[in-house]
Amino acid sequence: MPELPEVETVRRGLVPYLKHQVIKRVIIREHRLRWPIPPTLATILPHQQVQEINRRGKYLLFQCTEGYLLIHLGMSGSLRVLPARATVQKHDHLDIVFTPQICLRYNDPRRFGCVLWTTDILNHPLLNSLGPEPLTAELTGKYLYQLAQRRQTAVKNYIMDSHVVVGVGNIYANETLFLAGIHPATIAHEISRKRYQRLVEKIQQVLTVAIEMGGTTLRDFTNSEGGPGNFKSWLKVYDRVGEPCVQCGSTIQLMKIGQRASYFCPQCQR
DNA sequence: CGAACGACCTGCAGGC
DNA sequence: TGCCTGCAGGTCGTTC
Repeated sequence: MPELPEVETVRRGLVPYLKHQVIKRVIIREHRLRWPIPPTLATILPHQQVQEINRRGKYLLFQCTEGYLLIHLGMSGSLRVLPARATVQKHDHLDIVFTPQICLRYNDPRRFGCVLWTTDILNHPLLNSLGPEPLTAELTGKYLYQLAQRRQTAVKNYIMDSHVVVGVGNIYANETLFLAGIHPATIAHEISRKRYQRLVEKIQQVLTVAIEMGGTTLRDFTNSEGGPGNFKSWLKVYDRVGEPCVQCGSTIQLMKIGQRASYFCPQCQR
């Protein structure tokens, strides 16, 4: 479900409700996520205050009094703030209750997400080898170009690798390559530094606009208040196979790259 | 080291 | 209506 704009939309939605709130209790209904929810969460978390809610790539980091709650939404996860007594739905795996009116509820049909606890955020194995944040000065054309010199894989796989740059998932990889005029199957090391510079500009532009519009709702993404994102109508190629290219009128093509659906304009992307 | 691929799950759309 | 297949926003672990 969520790429960086969707996770950031969720984060921004949660902050006004949860920042500075104290956790009262934790209800684990289903611990079998990608990794098991640690059963100790139920005893560790109560009485701790949520001090900050940050994001690293697609991970949400809840900075608490004594450590960090680390949440990834996987493909189908969602977080909502509800009254604690709200009816429990299918796949509501976890509640973090703050007050009778404020309960953070984690729902994840496919259970590809995770909810973990750590006191050492800097050395956590899921975080310490991630690439730079795309919306910071750390991501540059020079960086992508230099790192690509040893990469034989398709550029689309390359930019979707979270150890290269975080937050660029399948939707936004397709979109940014279209805007940069780069064919998604191009071998990463065959792309010039100048074109990587243009790609970085498009990555930053697309992610920024998508965040402003509250993310992309294709089927089931909802923000923390249960509403959809508004970025779908902005998509130029994703999920538009057979439709005319908005730039040149050619027919949008679909091919599999690295097992993932890849949409592109054969005329505009070379 | 890098690349390819299977694995983890449920839900849904489409074909018959 | 029901069954079957394939596909879906992620990414880790294994193997070569």
